[in-house]
Amino acid sequence: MEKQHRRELTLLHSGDFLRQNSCVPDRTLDDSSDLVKPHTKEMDFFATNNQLHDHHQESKINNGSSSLFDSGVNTGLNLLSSSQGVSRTTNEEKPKAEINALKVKLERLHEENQRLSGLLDQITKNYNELQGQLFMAVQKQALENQREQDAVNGMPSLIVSVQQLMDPRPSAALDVSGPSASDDKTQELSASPANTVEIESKKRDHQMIQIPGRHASVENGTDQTSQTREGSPKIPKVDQSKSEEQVSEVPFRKARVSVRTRSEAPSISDGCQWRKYGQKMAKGNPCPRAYYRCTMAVGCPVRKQVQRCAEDRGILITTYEGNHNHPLPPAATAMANTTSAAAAMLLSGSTTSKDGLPSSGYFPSLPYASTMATLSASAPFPTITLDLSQGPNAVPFLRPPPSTATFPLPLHGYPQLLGHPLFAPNKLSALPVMQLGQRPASMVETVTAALASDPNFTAALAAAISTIMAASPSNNGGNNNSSNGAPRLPGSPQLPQSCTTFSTN
DNA sequence: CGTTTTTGACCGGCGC
DNA sequence: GCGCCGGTCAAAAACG
Repeated sequence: MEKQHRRELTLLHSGDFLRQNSCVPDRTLDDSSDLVKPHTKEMDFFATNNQLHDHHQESKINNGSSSLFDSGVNTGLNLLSSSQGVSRTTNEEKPKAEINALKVKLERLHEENQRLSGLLDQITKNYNELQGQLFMAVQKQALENQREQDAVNGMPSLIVSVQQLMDPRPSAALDVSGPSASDDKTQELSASPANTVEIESKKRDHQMIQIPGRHASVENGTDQTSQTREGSPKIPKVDQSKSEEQVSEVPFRKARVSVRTRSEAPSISDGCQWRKYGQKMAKGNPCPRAYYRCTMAVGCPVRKQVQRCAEDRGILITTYEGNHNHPLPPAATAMANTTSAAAAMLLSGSTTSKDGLPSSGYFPSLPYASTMATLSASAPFPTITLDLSQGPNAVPFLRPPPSTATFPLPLHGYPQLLGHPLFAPNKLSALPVMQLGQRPASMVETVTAALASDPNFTAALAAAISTIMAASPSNNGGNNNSSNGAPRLPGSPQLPQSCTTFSTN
C-alpha cells in the first residue's frame, strides 16, 4: 500500500515544496496507491532552505565576506559585480583606498545589521514578556470572576468547565519572562482545586501542545516517566494516584493543532521523526487516518494524525498533539513553535459562553487568524486549524466538523507576532473591525479579503511567524529546548511562501 | 538483524 | 447493555 513512503525523514528543498504547491493540479487521490510517487515522499513544510530564508542567507554571506576581506581573500562583492571582464581591469587600477573604503562601509553595514537584529530580538522578547504578564493577570481575574459567579449560582457553568479544562497553562506558555515567580502563579492557576476530580477522570493526557517556555519543558520532563510509550488510555488511572504536583499539571485538556496543507505527499515534513503506530478508517472520510508518534526522543509524547481531506484529497490535514520533550532541529522548531502558538491561542481563548459568544476579550496570538475552536463530545479536544492550503485567491475554507459545537473566538490584540513590524496594528487597521460574536464565516471572509488585497502578506506572515516564533531564544523553544536547540540566526527555518491563511475549524 | 510499517484486535468513551 | 467510534496496542510482515 503506502509502504515505505511513510517515512518522514526526507527533507525536500523548498523548491520542491513550492513546486509541489504551485503546480499541484488539485489532483484527486482516489486510493492510497496514488500516494506512492516516485520522488515526493512528503512535502517539506518547513524547509530551512526556502526562499524567505535566502534573505537571511544573504546576510550570512555578507558576514562571511567581511571576514574574508579581512584575510585578504576577495569574494562576495566582486562576484556580484556586473561584469567580470571589466572589473578585472578596473580592479587592478582601483586604488587601494577605494577598496578599503568599501570594506569599511561593508563592515559598518554588517555591524548595523547585527545591531538591528539584536534590537529586534530584544523588542520581541520584551513584548512577549509583557504580553504574558498581561495575559496572566487577565486570566486570573477571569477565573476569579467565574468562581464568584459559581458561588452565586450554586452550580458550575459550562464556561467554567471549559475554562478550567483549557485555561491556565497557556498563560504559562505566554509568560515568557521565565523567572520562577511565574511558576508560582502558574501553579496557582492550574491547581483549580474545585474541579480537578471530574476533569481528571475524563482526561487522557495532561500534556499541552508545544508551550513556549521553560516551564512547560520541565513539566514535560516529569511527564515522560509516566507517558513513556504507554501514552495509552490506561494512563489516566495512574494520574489519579500521582503526586499533587503532577496533579496540578493535569487540568489541561490536550489541545490539538491541525495544519491543512495542499500536498500530494503522504505527509508533511515538519522536521521531526515519526513512527506510524496505527491507521484507521475515519467515519465520513474515505481516506484512512494515520497515527504517528514522535521518535526523535524516547518517550516523546507528541503524536500526530495525518488524513486527507474528504472534500479535497489534495489537502492534507495533519493534527499535532502533545509537547516535545527533547530539543528539535530548526526545521522542526518552526513547526513546533507555530503549532504551539496556535495551541496557546486556542487555549487562551477558552472563555467562551454557552451562546457561542466570547465572554472576554483577550485572545493572544496569531493575528489575522480567523479562529474558531471546536469542542465536541466525541472529540473533546480543543482544536485549532492552521489552513495553509489556500492560495491567495482561494475561497476561504471553513468547515466545522458536523456535530460539533463551535465557538467563534475573536482576535483581540496582536500578540506575539507583533514584535514584528509586519504586524504593527496599523497593518491590521486595513481590516474591517470585527465584532464580538461575529459569525466565523464572515471572519474568514474578512481575513481573506484582507489577504487578497495584499499579495505580500502571505510571505510576510510566513516570514514573521517563523522568524519570531522559532527565534525567541530561551523560552519559545516551546520544546523545552534546553539546548537552545534552534539557533536563532539566519539559519532559522521559515514557513513556505505558499503559506497563506490561518483558519480554524 | 534491527527498525519501521501494516493491520486486526482491543479498549474506553459516548449515545441510544 | 449494546453498538459505534476514535485511538492504541502488538504481532507479523516488510524494509534497509
